[in-house]
Amino acid sequence: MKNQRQAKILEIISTKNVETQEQLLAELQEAGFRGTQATISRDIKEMRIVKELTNLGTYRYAVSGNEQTSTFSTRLNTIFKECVVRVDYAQNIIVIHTLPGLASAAGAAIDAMSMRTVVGCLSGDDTVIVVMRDINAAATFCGEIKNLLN
Amino acid sequence: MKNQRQAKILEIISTKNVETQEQLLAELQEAGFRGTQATISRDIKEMRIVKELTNLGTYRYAVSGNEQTSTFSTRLNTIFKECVVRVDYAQNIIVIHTLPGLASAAGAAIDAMSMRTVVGCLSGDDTVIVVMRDINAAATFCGEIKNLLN
DNA sequence: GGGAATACTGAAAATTTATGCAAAATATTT
DNA sequence: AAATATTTTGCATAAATTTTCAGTATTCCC
Repeated sequence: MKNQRQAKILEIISTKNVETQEQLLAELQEAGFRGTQATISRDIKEMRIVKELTNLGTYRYAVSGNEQTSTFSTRLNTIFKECVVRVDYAQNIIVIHTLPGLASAAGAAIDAMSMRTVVGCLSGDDTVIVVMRDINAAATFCGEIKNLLN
Repeated sequence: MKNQRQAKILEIISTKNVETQEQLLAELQEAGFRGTQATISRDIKEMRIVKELTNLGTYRYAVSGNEQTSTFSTRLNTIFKECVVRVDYAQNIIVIHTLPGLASAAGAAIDAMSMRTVVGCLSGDDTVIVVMRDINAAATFCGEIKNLLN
């Protein structure tokens, strides 16, 4: 439950501008999770999410961009594992299948890894398309992901 | 005064583990500055400093490592304000009119904001089309842009 | 210099976030 | 399965942060 919730949190904050924990809570409840602000505060701490200032002068929660803290933290790692169902690749494209609704979470986790070989990724509902720099990189990364999963 | 204080803040948080604004205030006063916690809150916001989790499980203030918070994008932000002429939206599409030839600049600035609710944007000569995730996001972001322009 | 606009600040209120503690849920061991 | 340990959570509240409002200082422009 906790992992799913945190995966959802990842998805929410990477697709919406969330200014407060109460707001995040509301979104979570909308998605069918239950919980309280206290739990979210703990999740945020555990996931190393930070509250940053946008260029519009508003605050928003975001995955930490600091090298020190974003080295694909074990937590993101766990979440990633939880929601990925299957991985494969062709040419320089990796396709990741996830549990329904959690593709964005997986995508956010991949972004947070900030791999140099990843050109970018696009998340749908249960599928993430990852564009790699070349075929080699795709093979390698796909292997690493599979490795991670078992 | 403000600049000096903020410079000192930078120095302090990069040499000590500061967990709260009160603590930072104490350090500042030690260094001969005067002020209140409210002022520090404003400084922190302005400087885009974030509160992150250390590996020890404690919190600490740190300079943001996120790309969209760099001074470069702050500059883009300024440019953005200067080249936008008019903003409006319909459904989930925002249309931004700019001074002739400056649409790409505005588009780049929007990209640099990396707003979660922005799916993508396309710039012509004096017009930018911004595709938002949904109607609500369009209304909100459009309002925020107008707000920014004053 | 004088007046208007702008930026800065403190005090207090309002909001937001973190946490101690006990209970509930989950996992582990026997 | 029962007993025990561990993790997770809610509640209440403490702690921390943001913001409003009002006042002061500063800058700008004539």
